Amino acid sequence: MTQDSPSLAEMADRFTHAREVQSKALLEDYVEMIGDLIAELGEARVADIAARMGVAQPTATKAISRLKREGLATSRPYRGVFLTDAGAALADKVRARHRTVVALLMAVGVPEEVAEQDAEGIEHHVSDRSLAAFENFLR
Amino acid sequence: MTQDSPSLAEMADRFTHAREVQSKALLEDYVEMIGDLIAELGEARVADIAARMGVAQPTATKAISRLKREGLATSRPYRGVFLTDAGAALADKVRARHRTVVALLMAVGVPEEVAEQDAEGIEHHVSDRSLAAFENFLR
DNA sequence: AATGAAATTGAGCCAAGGCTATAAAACCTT
DNA sequence: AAGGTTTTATAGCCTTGGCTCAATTTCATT
Repeated sequence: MTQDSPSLAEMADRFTHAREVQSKALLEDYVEMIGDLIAELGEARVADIAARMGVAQPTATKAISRLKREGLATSRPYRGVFLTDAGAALADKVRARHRTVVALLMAVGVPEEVAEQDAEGIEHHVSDRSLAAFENFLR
Repeated sequence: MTQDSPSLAEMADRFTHAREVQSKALLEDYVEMIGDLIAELGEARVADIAARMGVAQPTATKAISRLKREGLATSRPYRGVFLTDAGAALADKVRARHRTVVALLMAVGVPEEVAEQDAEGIEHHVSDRSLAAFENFLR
């Protein structure tokens, strides 16, 4: 048989957890993208960040100030955006997880295009334990 | 080799798409839960919905009015909440997808507890095409 | 060096999704 | 049938994450 049906508190916790994950997802995306831009172009400009995220420039500016508040990035007015050590570490982790999720999806038969698309949303909800299982499965 | 690197527009579209999916996720969760409650208890009361979602009761009320606005549910004041045909169909689809996602995670080695937890967030981002691939893989 | 273009920021708006506190309706139970 | 308890609803507030429009700063070009 499978398992006891979850208690009320357990059900609620699952949703609460999913909501918490969601609130971090956007920060993760921005940090990863800023890392990419610095690697590719040597700097991360607000305009480039906004274009790649598919949002208006002021939206990107606002997100960047959240990153700064969280200690993930720094920036000086009218200059580029930079990652703190914490930000760079997060970017690496997010990038690696993204690759693993795409690889797993493809390994179970999802076409690359679709895998990339779905991974963008899925990755944030993949816990460390699931990620470890994915890596093991891929080996 | 893998593929061309995605164009700027394609990258932006992925994020835009993930945002759209996210905006529907909460509605999906509520609809599924209301369906569960009706199946289990014969009715879906606001208090039960709130408790299971892990949310204050006025928050659930507000979400339900969104469901009504979207044509997924109906309710009369101080009475229970009911699903429209569209709502019931969505609930079925969401429930089936949830089960498939959990099954896939377990099939690649994720422990059941973790699979249930992660699936709660992941499921909303699994497209029809990925879902079909999952079902195929599980067979 | 001045000026026009481009990039960035700031102000102010909106909807979603949380919350608490309070009012109102429905329900039991005597 | 009255009164107290429970359930729902309403009001009002907060944060996040979008947007537009306008002001500012920087950059590039003449």
